[in-house]
Amino acid sequence: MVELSGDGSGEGLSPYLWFTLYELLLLGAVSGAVGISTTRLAGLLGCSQQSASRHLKLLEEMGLVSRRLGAGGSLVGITGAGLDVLSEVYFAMKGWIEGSGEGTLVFEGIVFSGMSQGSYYVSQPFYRGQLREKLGFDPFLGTLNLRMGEGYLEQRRVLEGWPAIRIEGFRSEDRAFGGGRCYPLLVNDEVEGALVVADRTAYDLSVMEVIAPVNLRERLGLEDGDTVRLTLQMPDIVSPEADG
Amino acid sequence: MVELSGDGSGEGLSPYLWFTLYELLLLGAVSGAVGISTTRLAGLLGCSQQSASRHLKLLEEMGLVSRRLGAGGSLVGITGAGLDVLSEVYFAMKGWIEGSGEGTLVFEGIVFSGMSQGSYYVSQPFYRGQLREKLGFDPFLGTLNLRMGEGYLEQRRVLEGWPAIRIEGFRSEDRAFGGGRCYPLLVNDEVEGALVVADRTAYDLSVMEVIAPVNLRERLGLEDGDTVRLTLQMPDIVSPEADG
DNA sequence: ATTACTAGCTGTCGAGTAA
DNA sequence: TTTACTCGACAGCTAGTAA
Repeated sequence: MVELSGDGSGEGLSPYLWFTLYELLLLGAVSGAVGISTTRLAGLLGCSQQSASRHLKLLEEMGLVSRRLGAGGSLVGITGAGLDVLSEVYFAMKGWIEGSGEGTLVFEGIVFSGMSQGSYYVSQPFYRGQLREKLGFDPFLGTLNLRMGEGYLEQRRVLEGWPAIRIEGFRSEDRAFGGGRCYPLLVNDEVEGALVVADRTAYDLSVMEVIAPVNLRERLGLEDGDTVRLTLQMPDIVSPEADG
Repeated sequence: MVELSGDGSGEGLSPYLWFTLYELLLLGAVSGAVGISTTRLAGLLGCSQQSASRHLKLLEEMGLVSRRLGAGGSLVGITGAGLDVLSEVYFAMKGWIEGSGEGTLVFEGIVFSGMSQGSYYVSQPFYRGQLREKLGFDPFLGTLNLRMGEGYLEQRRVLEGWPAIRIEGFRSEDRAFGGGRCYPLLVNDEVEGALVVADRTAYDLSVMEVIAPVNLRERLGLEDGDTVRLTLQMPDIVSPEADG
């Protein structure tokens, strides 16, 4: 069984059926129904006509495809539920495949309006000085808040294993400011910035905060709800033994 | 069998095994080997420990994963060949899933330097005037050439079914200039432009030419080899019968 | 030409168990 | 604790064939 995490919409869908659904996707059965005979589908799947027929029947019963049988073939379209089943696999793979270059991680998140405390912290001179010195840019006074998808936690765990740029905390007259760490990155493959992770953060793990030398919302024309891609490259660790 | 088109690198890989490989991907077995016991893997796959063990063994024999057996679990890593098998499915789905909003198509292509004849054609006053009038912008005198991936032909076929903006040909003193059609689009979700398809093109189908009101290479900081995303939205067809 | 049923075969699964 | 073997059970496959 293909265990689809969470809602169980695809509960009990066998791998065989998933691949038949996948083949229908490649035939373009999402942009409206596509005319396909069981014989041709069987050819594409590398199985018998009978199996293709059975698969379609089962997928229809599960509500993952809709069919209109007619002479000379049937019209097959993937339903919303069917697309969900395929999307789930696609998006789960996304971060890993896109970032599969050596030592690269790719995250995608949705822009949202945070509590706007980012600017308060970034503008603290002690933080700001450290950021400028250690990141090589003077941060724009505000952070871009991203809400991350579900399947990113394993990736996040990999990131935790990477060397980070340490930002020290400090104590003002009134209160204590905690430390944190930064990971330099590229926003939408275009603008340099850094992921900021406070040691003690107000947000949960499903949120990422990004700083950059520019106002990212303006520079990239971002609105709440837009998707943003973060590309992180693991820094080369120059071991002391290694010969240059 | 999961029929993987082309090179046959994953020839004969059964759907069951593909999903086991997929589960390993989600565990992060691409960023170095991951420690996992067959019991835990079985839990994630929803199958027995024996099956998980058998799957790993088979995947290893096929060269799709590498293992280092040890006490208290084994270290499993996906090989390059294994990642290819997963990537193939991922990239095949990409265009369809990303563009699965009603009437949306998404293409991704690689920037390359064309024969630079685009500017010659676009600068022809008769073409240029039509483009300005029908597209609503004055095109930059040059085209962005994209080399498309393998699995995009079905999508391209869907696009052929969409209404296009017709560009008429003409005849100068010296020679004849053929007609073509345009499809408005968004480049990298950011800059408006249009796909230009000549009725008789010098390139094969695996190439797309994009025009825009600005120099796309400059505006988006593109170099040869960069990936560019084209988002096309099917125009609403206002049928004469329909009531507004 | 289609789709899909029945019958029999094959391959996959998982409990038991060994190492 | 691991991994992985044997083997009975059965899900999924294909050939033949009907509609």
